[in-house]
Order: sequence, then structure tokens, then C-alpha cells
Amino acid sequence: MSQYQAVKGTRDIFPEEATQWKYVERVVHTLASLYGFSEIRVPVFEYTELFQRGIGSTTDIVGKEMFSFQPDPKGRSLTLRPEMTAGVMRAALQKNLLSLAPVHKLYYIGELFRKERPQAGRQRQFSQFGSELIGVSSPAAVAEVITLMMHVFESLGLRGLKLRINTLGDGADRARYREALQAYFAPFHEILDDASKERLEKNPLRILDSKNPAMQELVDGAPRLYDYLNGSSLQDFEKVLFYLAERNIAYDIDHRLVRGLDYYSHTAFEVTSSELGAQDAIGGGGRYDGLARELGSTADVPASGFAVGMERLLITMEKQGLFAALNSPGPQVSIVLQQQDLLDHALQIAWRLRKAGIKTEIDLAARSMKAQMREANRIRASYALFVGTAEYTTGNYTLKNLATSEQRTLSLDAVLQILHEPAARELLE
RNA sequence: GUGAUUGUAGCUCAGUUGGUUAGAGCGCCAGGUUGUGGCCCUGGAGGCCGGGGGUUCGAGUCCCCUCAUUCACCCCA
Repeated sequence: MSQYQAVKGTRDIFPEEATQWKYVERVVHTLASLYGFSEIRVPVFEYTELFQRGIGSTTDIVGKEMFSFQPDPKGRSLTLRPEMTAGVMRAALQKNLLSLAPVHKLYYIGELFRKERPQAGRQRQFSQFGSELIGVSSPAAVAEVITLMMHVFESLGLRGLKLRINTLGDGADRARYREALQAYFAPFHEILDDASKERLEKNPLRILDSKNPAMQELVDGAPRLYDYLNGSSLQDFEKVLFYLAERNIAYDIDHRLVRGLDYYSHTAFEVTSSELGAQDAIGGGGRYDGLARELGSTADVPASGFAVGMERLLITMEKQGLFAALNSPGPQVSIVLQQQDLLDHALQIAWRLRKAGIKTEIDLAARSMKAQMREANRIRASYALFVGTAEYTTGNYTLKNLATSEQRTLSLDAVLQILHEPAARELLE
């Protein structure tokens, strides 16, 4: 084992896997554009306060999962972004985007950092793609965002995903509900686990999605937020569901779904994959009308968005065999050297082929012809081009079709022609 | 941060109640084919058995510590 290894919770993506990433990213770019979203790229680190204000200081992300640092002892604390939304909203406000147009539809693909203990489907550096629809607060906007997300999943061929959806109501709804919850749980204070006791104080809603089975019974008897919604909150939610139904997007209403970040209001949703183990959320999002004000905006800037975990998406796709057809093409021609003193000549030929747009491979490791041929075979080259003393003196080269094993000795111009024009390949037959 | 799990060749793993020079398959290199791949045969290289300490005549095997891995909890994508 080498002395150094990748830092805990980080990993390397080698070429084979990188082609999978590129494939997914291309689909994301294409579909986001289809829905009218434009790409935004924001810095990897921000002032720490941005996340404290934006995500909420009671959340675990801010409380214990941020990679923060202080480059200058007198300077402000910085933090590697643990999520995207706060940064994107900050950028939108900073540039005063809404003064240019009332609605902005942005999407991103990028790396995030959270100092958690790694496990299946969870790393300290991970990637998300997502979108933010900024400027309008309506059921249609959330539905738009959910639809794009589901469209990406469908387009990639994913099966068996579950969309769960809930509404958190508006601020007033939640305030009333919060009191009701606290009143309900208070008598059971002794029974609550430590985490839930703390949540009872800070954010009682989050007791609802506790995984502790001991809490489950209690939670089952708890009042439902749904019953505390005012008329317009209710209507809003039903309209979202209407849009989903119209688009044949299947969903389950889950009254216990409470997103972990403080900035959500009204619709919240989450998509889970059964291929993933304990960390089964592949994507999620919702509406966050309050975020902008939290970040200092004097005006309301309503918004909705989703985020999808790239790694979790890739794991699911791998398990469902969705990369099977995704093999990158080998080189058109692989040059095979007879002896090393011809290397310079062979390199010159390789250069000419490449300048002519022909994907060419040549062995630089001074290996035997047999090894070079094996390599050509391994990387699925279409042709082998032999360079030996005979070729060097006559200027005619032997081109071998590796699929049919047929070969022929030709001038370099003829070789170029065959490799360049598929129609001319019959010369070989 | 807590719990459990696993660390033996590049990879996947064997290694019996502690007992000679630690094995296999795949991969890699070479030869069989003195200018030619995929199949086959033969040979070769490659291991401080994660690290440190201890028990013992003797430790890959037992004990302790440590580092790392993986899975789970918390929480999240």
C-alpha cells in the first residue's frame, strides 16, 4: 500500500467511471436547458455566516458537519460549501438578478463538503446537481422543479424510485403546529431519546422523522401538520399534487416528511432509491420563500429547488445495469513497433495520423510486439499499423484489421484514406 | 461523535487446534510462434500477512494499543 491514501470520505474517479459521470452530466445539461434553466457556478467556499444564517444554526449540517477554516487570524471564518442553495441565493441577491427579470431559473452541478462519518452512499466530498427557480412563489414553480428532476431520472432509465411529498405550510401554520407538537410531546419527555429531547426545544418538527423505533409509536399518535394548515396553504399543496398527477408523476404523501434544513416552507419532497441501503435519499428539495430574507434581502424572494446526489444516483444506476451500453470507443489505430530504434519514425507517423483526426495509440513503454498487440486488443483498437524495417525502407505500411485479422501493406496515403473514409475500407477486403 | 466489522501479492480471497522456504485464481512480464492480438501451454516477477508492543522455544494465527476500511446510528443528497 502506498504511503498516502485519499483522505477519509473522499475518493478517486478513474477513467471508466468518469465516462459514467460525463454521461449523467450531459443528460442533466440537456434537460435543464430543455426546461429553460441556465447553469450557474458559485464558489466552493463562502463566509461561514452565510451557511449559519441560510441553513439554520440548529441543523446538524451547521452544528457539526461544516469544514470551516480561518485563513487569516483576524479574518472572517470561511466554510467549504455543505450545500448549494445558500450560495446560489447569495449570488442572485448580490447581483440583484431580480432587477433584470422577475424570474431566474438556474441549475448547477458541483462538489459539496460535509464532515460526517462516511458510509454507503455518503462521503465527505460529494456532488449534487440541482436547480433553483427564483422569483416566483407558486405551486406551478415547485411542480416545475419536481418535474425536471423526475424527467432526469426517467431519462436515465432509473426504475423503482419513490417520490414522497409533504407540505410544511407557511410560517404561521408551522408556529401553531409547533406549539401543538410541543404540547403533545411534553408529557412524554421522560420517554424521549436524547436527540428528540433536544429537538423538542429547538425544532420539534424533526422528531417526526426520527428513525428510532422507540419513538415511532409516539410519533404515530402525534398531531398532523396537515390539520393546522390554513386554507391557502392547503390549496397550494393540492395544486402541486394536481400538477404531478397530470404529468403521470407518482407520489406518496408522507406527513412525517420534514426536511432537515430550516429554510423550507410549503412543499417539501424527497426521492428514495431502494438500491441504496441506509442513506436512501437520492434527491430532495422544496420551497424556501424565507431564505432570501434570512440572508438580508429587504424584499421577498420566493424560490423552489431540488438537489440530487450524484454519487447516490450513480450507485443506483450501476446496480440497475444502466451503464452496460456505455463503453468508450477504442482508438481507430494502434501502432505496433518492430524494434525500438524505429520509435522516432513511428512517433512521426502517429503525429500525422492524429493531425488527420485519426485516434491513434502508440506504445511508449518499449514492450515486445506481442505485448503491443495484446494491448491493442485490450483497448479495443480497430486496426494495428505495423512499423518495421521493411516499412521504414519501402514507405509502405502493414495495416491489420483486428476484428477480421485481415491485413494489407499500403502506402501511408492509402492508410490515411482507409482510416479516414469508412467507404474506402473495402480496400482491405 | 458512538457502535460493530474487516485489514495476507496490483485485484478477489484461502491459510486447519500457534509449528519448516505464506498459497490460489485473475492481472502483469517472458517464452512456446527469430515481424502479429484475442484461446491454450510453460515459466517468471511481485508479500516487513496495515503499524507498534506483548505472550511463547516459535505468531499471518493469541492478547493489548494504534491507524485505516466497511456498514450502521445521528443526520442528510
